[in-house]
Amino acid sequence: MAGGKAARAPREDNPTGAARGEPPVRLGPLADFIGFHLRLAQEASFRAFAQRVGDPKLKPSRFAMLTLIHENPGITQTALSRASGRDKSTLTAALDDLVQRGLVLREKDAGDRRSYRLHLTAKGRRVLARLTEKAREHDLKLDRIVGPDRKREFLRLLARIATELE
Amino acid sequence: MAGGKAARAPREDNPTGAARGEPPVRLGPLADFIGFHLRLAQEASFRAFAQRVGDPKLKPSRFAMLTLIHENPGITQTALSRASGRDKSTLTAALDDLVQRGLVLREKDAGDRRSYRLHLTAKGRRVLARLTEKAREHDLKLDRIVGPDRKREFLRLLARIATELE
DNA sequence: CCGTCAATGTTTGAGATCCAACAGTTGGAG
DNA sequence: CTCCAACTGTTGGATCTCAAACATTGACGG
Repeated sequence: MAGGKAARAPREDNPTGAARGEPPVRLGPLADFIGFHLRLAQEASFRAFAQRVGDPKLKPSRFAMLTLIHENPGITQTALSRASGRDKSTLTAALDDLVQRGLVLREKDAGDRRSYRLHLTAKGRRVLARLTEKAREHDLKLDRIVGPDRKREFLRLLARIATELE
Repeated sequence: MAGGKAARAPREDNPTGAARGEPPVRLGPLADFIGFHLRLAQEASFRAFAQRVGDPKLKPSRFAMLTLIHENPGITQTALSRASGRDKSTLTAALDDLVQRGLVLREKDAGDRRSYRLHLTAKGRRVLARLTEKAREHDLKLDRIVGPDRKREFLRLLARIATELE
């Protein structure tokens, strides 16, 4: 078949395959389902962020964790779990890694010996600053797509979906 | 599950912890990042869908696969991979499962013996019909949150994010 | 024809994620 | 005070996902 576009990006989000010399794929009801597009958009965003940052160990999830710890010094793992939307058991391994790399401090709470209190180290703050810079660039790109005037509305809708969907 | 703790919902997406009797969590820059909210919204949608369907083997990903096969009979795994946004190696296992359960037929392409042609079985069509019904109910809930007048615009933005973010 | 390069689907390895079960800790009801 | 239910973080099992390496097959130039 038309062998034209050989050297292409390793990853394409082109569901219909249109403008690729291939017969377009029909989405059917999927085309109107918010959930389907939500997933594609989220994954595209995830990939773009990861690619911009470079370090394969610092994915959006880690960035969110570092930010939340920075903004809420002494937060417990359970609270961090709720805020970041990850199960607490997922955080155990992720925090092990962040502590191991010297970005996060896990200290026993003297008052409640069940919980840990989380803090950033100096190095953690430096890494976070760099990540935040990258994240800002990344989000700027998203802003351009959404349009600065529509951004607030867009964010509000996403937040409502996350909150009211149970 | 019904007999145990009757108080709290099993899953809460309440990042700030506000109105829960807990000190609210500060999101910092995260509050304005589209990617963060995209992820929370997507995961809430995913969970709500899975819960509505019941069958733990029929997640949104499977639903998308069945729909795409139904809408494009004879589609190859690679094309399905692109359309559904999953790696082809991910589809191998998923299709093994769907074939095993008698929902999908994988037949060798006589013309190109590298590829398979995918079709739904009668049972596959029945299951898909049921799933589509559930998905419609689910999406109706999303529609109510987004607002019917804003839906088109919202879908367009999500699609553009998925397409233009590389 | 034949050799090379591209495409298809599979296998393998790594990582993220969830849930259920668990042990240690806390706090409140008797 | 004692006991039990709730909470904290961890462990183990399962699933989903991607990327890279692979064998098979196809397409095409020489």
